Amino acid sequence: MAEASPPSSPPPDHPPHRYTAALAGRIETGWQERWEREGTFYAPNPVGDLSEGFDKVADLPKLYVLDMFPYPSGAGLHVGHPLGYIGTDVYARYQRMTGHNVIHTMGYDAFGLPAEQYAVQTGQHPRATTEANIATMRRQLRRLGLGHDSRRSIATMDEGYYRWTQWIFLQIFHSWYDTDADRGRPIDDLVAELDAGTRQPGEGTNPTGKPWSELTPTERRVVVDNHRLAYVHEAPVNWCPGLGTVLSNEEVTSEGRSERGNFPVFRRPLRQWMLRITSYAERLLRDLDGLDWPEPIKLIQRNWIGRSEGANITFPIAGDAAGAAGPGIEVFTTRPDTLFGATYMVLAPEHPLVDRLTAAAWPEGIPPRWTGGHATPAEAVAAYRRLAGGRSDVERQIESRDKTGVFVGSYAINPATGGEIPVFVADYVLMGYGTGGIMAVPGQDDRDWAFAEAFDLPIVRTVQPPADWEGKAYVGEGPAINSANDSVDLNGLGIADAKRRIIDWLEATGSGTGTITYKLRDWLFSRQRFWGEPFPIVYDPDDGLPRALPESMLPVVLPDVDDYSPKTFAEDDETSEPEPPLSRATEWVNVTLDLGEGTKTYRRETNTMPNWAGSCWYELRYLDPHNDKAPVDPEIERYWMGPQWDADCGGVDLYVGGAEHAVLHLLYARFWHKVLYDLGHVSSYEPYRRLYNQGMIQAYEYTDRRGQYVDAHEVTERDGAFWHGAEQVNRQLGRMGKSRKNTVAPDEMYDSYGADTMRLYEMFSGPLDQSRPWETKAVVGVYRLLQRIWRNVVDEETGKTTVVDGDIDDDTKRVLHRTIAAVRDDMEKLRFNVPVAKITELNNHLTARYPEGGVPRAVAEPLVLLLAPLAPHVAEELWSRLGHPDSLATEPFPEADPAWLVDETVEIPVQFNGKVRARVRVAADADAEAIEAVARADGQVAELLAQHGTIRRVVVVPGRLVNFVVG
RNA sequence: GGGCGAGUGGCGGAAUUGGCAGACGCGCUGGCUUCAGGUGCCAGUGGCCGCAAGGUCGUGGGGGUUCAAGUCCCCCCUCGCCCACCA
Repeated sequence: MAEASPPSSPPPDHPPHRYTAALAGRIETGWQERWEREGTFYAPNPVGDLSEGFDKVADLPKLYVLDMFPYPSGAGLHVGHPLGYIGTDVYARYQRMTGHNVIHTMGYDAFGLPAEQYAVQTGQHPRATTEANIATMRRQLRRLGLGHDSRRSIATMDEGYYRWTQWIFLQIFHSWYDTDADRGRPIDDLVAELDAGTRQPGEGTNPTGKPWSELTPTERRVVVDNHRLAYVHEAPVNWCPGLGTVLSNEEVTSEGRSERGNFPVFRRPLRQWMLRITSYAERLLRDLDGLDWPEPIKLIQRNWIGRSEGANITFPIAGDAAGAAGPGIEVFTTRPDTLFGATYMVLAPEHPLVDRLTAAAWPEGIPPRWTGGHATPAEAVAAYRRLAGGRSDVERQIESRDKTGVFVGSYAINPATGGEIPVFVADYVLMGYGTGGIMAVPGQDDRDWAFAEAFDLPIVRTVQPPADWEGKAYVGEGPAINSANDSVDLNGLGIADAKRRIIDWLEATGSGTGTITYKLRDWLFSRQRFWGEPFPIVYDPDDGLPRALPESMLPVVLPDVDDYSPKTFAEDDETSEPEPPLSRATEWVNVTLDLGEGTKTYRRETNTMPNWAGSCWYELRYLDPHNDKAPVDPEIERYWMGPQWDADCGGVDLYVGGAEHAVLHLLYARFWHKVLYDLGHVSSYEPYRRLYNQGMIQAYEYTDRRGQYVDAHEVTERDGAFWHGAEQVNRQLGRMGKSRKNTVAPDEMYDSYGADTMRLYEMFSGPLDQSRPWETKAVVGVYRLLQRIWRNVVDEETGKTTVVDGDIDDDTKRVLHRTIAAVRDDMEKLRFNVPVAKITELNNHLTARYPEGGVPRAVAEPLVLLLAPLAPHVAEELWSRLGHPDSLATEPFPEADPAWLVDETVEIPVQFNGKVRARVRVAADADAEAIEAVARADGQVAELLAQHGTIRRVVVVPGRLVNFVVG
């Protein structure tokens, strides 16, 4: 019996030094270790613990490159996640090679609901699972070869980090907004001015109405608390019983459900922490102009802030109710010029004046429609409020065309006409905007028109509509009509002039003032969750008012608890009350302290901060991550983020992330930064000078007949159809995700091709700001490119370089310098797909020009350097094999010699009537006359000219083309 | 309903900003290498007519400006995102 041949792997059928995935893997891990060992990407600070080596870069311009940091999810990364990180790494590496001191690192947005929900299910501490997730992501990202300064990494859940998040909260708490100075100031300044009598309490901040000097200490505390930029407020909030927490407006969808979990959300009054972002509305809006951000994102923020100019106008109340309603009904309008056409008023159902204006009985002779069929106004109003309150936002949207409401039984007086106009309650007016009440001008407003038609209300046009305009409101431009009384006449004026004149009149007569209103609301800042930053706040047992803990007591560390969940309720249980998990940690909650008012047992705030808190300032902490005296040393902040030129807002030089953060994170972070600026902690007044939105990597997802997802890895393509086993399946493009069974892990790419290939593929597949589908089968294209570049530099048999010394021909020089110019240009513009193509062309040229190898060093070395930002590991390896002992990370990027960017002669098309009919070769710098002469001298052209006869015109664009207009 | 953005080969995408449409890559076809598959290498590849040279059509559709339009202007269609009774 013959001996069985031993199982053996077949001999490698490729040369020993071919650039394979295995070799790429060895090169990549080797260089990653070396970069880490040598601190290649350590960016020196001007001062402090990270300042070593600063003298070597002190003369270089600085550059701060920042990524939106990830939430460390348990699912790990898929190939779609790092698109932006690769882009910023390419850019940062390129800028380092063009002589910048580049800071670039990565942190983790570690607090958040998924870790908490996982903790609720498994009982594992969210810190443990989050740490494990961070470790996984670090490993996956490290394998990509990102040139980060690892010393600067932070996680928002680190005590050394959130200590400063709490510190910043205290800064906000200890501040108020001085509208005269138009900036935030320390609260102590306010107290001093109130004590000195140089300032009176702001409107609505002093419930007693007594002078400051006569207030008790507790009353004074209330007044001061009412000025703070962080304040506790009982107000209607978005209560989500299904999640057991309240949500900010931004976290509620237009369907009135939670963005996370899609549970119903109810408006109900609760005491919650609020941040006074509305004080900064004007500056948040104005400063957008100076930012280098995508216009659509700026527009979204502008719309979100929602500035409207107009007037607040007070309508006195007529008759019996006059005294009850104080000065009257104050409304906001953007069209004060239409005041003469205000024929009725509408209050939101929640408006506080509704009760006081609800008459005892219906006035005589009103249309039956106004009463809603009820015997008294009180009944009608109560019934309508029940109806309006019970309608979800979805229902309100669906029914938005049909205007509903009831008359409250009282009349107001139009200050311009002196006429009595009825007051209605209707839910098409929202309590949350303006004053919660409107003057209705059906002639100039579609909604008011619809309501007026439904309720038989008079319609007075105050702007002349076009000739055939009938049966609808006119909102366009036109001369004012029907708009005059004894003391003011708007007739004939355009809208803008009419507005100006009526506002002057309103202010002169004391009926109103020109005002500006914003859609932006104050930021609801507390959550009933465990896994977030605790507030550095306790409540006084005597007055129940909040007290800030002193800085020395920071951080306030999360206690250990048995149960991480907030109490949740049936998702439609509106009457439930929030019960945060921290409230059950009684030993932590009750704390005995001396805060300067004697030793007392205080009760801690049991809410935690929302997830956005940690991401509001992380760009500052990267700069000085170990500082235990301040969130960031001011000198270090000034170096990396300070203004660079006149009127520069400062901030990071490039911030890359997804467009989904257009309002939430990007608005909150700007707000915090401005507070820190006002208080003198930072020199920049915007955090992110330049913003860039990377696109998404999409993926094909496959569904079977029942609509179930099938594993994309198991789908095959035959004859233009897609098959999962024997079943034909449907293909569509969507986002990559575990639940869609279409994720591709970066590890698969590392194993099959290496990290450089993956980086190159992601950069090559399209412009960074564009979404594009992932196609694993297309990855091989850039893999081949790296193999071919490798082969042009290294002998696949020996592993030694084949590059030779000596000069290169002019043709190669021109290709090289053109490539350099193009690559530089596109790198600056963050367009990385074209550089890959240009490098391919250069390499293809070398392959054709030197088929037997022996590429001259004078072109091989620039080629390697051009490749370095995109595929850094293989570039480092080639650089090293070319005889350079040091990393190329700070090697000067090749520069294009303008002399080689122009050809001596160029071939240009000769067109007849715009169609190319011939080509001629002319000197590159030939003028129009010379080119035309050359063209006419060309045999083929001469023949065509003879055929066509008359030449009507000759257009010559030097260096481009000749166009004969004939016939 | 309003606002913003985008439509280029079978696919991802280029096009010096008004000047030769389709760079570069995937895929596909053919060839070389190989026992074979794969890898690697070479060549071809927008549609239509043609053996070819060449011709002709062609950047979502229609119209316009221009010597010249993927690019500028007007109308329409489709898709994506944002906002949505904001006074």
